Amino acid sequence: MSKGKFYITTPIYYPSGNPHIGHCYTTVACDSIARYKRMQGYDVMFLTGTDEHGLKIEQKAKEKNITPKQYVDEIVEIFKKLWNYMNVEYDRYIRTTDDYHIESVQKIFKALYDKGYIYKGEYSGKYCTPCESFWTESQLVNGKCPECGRDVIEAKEEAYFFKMSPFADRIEKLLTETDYLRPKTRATELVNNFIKPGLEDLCVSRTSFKWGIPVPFDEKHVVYVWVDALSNYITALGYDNGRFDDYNKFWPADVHMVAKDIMRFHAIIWPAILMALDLPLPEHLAVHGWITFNGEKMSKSLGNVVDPFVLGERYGADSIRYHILREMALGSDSSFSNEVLIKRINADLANGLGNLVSRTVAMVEKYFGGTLPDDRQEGEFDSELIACALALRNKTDEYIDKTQLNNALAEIFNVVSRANKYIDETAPWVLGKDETQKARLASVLYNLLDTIRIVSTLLSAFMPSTMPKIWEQIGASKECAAYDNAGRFGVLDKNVTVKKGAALFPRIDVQKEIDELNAIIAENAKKAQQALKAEAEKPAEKCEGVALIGIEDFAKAELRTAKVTACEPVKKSKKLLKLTLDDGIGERCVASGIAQYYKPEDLIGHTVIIVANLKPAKLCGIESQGMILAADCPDGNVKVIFADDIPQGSKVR
RNA sequence: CGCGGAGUGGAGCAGUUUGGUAGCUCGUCGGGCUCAUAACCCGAAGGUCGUAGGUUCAAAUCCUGCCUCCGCAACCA
Repeated sequence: MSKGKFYITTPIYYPSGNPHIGHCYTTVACDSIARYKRMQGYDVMFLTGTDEHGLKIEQKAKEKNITPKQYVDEIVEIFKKLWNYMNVEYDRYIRTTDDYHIESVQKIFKALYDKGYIYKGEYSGKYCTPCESFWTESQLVNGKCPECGRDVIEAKEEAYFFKMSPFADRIEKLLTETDYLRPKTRATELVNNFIKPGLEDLCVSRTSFKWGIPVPFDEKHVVYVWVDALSNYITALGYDNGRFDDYNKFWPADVHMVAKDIMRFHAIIWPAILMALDLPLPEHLAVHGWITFNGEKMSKSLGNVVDPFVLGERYGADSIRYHILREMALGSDSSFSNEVLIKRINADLANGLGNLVSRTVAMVEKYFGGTLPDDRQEGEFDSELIACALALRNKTDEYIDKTQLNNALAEIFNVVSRANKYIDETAPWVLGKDETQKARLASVLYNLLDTIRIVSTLLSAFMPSTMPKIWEQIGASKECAAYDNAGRFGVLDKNVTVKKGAALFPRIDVQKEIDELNAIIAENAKKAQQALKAEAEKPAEKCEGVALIGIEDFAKAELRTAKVTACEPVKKSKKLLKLTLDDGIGERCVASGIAQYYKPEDLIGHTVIIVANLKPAKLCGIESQGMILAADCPDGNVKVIFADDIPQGSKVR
């Protein structure tokens, strides 16, 4: 009976906050594919989980005064609750804090070390002492720590590195010559950005935080995210641990599905680790875009994060699943808005499918008292409808195998439309008035019921809770609604009995719902603003306690006023403005990351305060000699401090 | 010149590989129908396919230049 195995994974999510609709996107898609494959008779393993280590979790827990484990335990519960709510049927849930995973990761790390792919080196970067964190140049905000806003220093720490370069050629081939990456259009981008310039060795351990898996032969270090998180795909199958025993059965994975932001890790780093371990590579990496909200990126600070629980409560989990899956095209972003969501539910689910079931069942009851008679008479239009329904399963199969769920759904709903049209063509209400046409009428209604059977069977992978309701209404037994029967016509009993039920997808009042949802969003945005404000006030207190400086430290900074004589945007950058300043002594150039807040003409002629003795730095090819003072406002705005009535060159202290 | 992608009726998208009738969903307007959740079906209007040139009997499609937007490099599903 089994057609073989099928292994599909979501990423393991980082539980630094509650799950939102974006998490649903990946998970629901994987769930639908997993369900479809199970229905087809594959032995399916569907894995999801959470990536629970790292600095950020450690810090969040500290803020709440609980242990990191307590912190993630709470959030993991919410994730699981959401998957349950969305009818996500995963086979296994991995937490990187699980014992068996930790055991495996330590063995993997050791194995890579023994093979010579991991070596001890030095990691250097910008370090914020109070936060005990390293930051990359790009993470810095105005050259300062993005967490607390304090200065960072050039620092080094001992770290283990993973050699990437031996795998560059194989990875390039994997990306450009195989069907691994979907969509493939991104392969060029990856190759040009990362492989051609030379793959840099990857830092795979940290000493700057403790919340992680200890490096087995060097307890000072914890394993950094790459080896820890990515290897979940094999440790969850029991690779190098005794907890599970199906690695040989399921590996390599058939599909890893990820959002575009973590594509690089799965397209380059993960294959490299597998190559180093001499393991087979996964078949496909399906990359999807983000859900944007009204065209904007969803963001907690904007308060436009869509809470899946709220939507599910209003419209039902299946409707949300449908909308997400129908909109999702591999690779590109899909815009989410309340309006599009509601219109889609109305058009496809209420008007299309729901109404088709409703009118068909109603007619069987009205004209035959709920049970179809024996006599049949074929007629015009039948063959076209039947051909259409019969062709559907193969089309859907193909799209599922290409991980193009949106197209699969489009095909299915074409058949729904075709069936609605068939009702118009055959006009059963006319047949119903003519006693001599009873046999014809029975054929028409039967064809409709059996078409609905095929459609709902295939849809049951996507909308698992509603389809059984349809089967109940059209009198389809569980056996009738099996996948094998979706490729046949005439499966329902000849004398099938239907049973009208409640509307499957009640039609939604568009205006009313949008108004209500907008009210919720506005409320959230307000809360987000307040939270942001509170957040902005916090570090100020912290600084008092932690990092008092003496007057002599302050005196090291030479602040002076300077007049902006010229200003222009920096071509290659979105953020930078190049200012030419007269500081009373001479002219200097300063680059400042305020392009999003100020236009050049807003600054020319004004006097600003500069840190005059700041070490010059090169930004986007410009030598910046100093920096200008600006305030980060709680509302996220940035305001330059003007000192227009002070003569240029004045010292500030 | 850091790398890549995209510009197609009002909105969102397909079509470009392999040149040959511009297509889909939603919206708008008109008609039909009355089985159905004011749902369904049919029809119409609406496009110089970003722009300027080139190749060709023929260009949304191939080539070149330019304009605009977006992404990556460089946080977050």
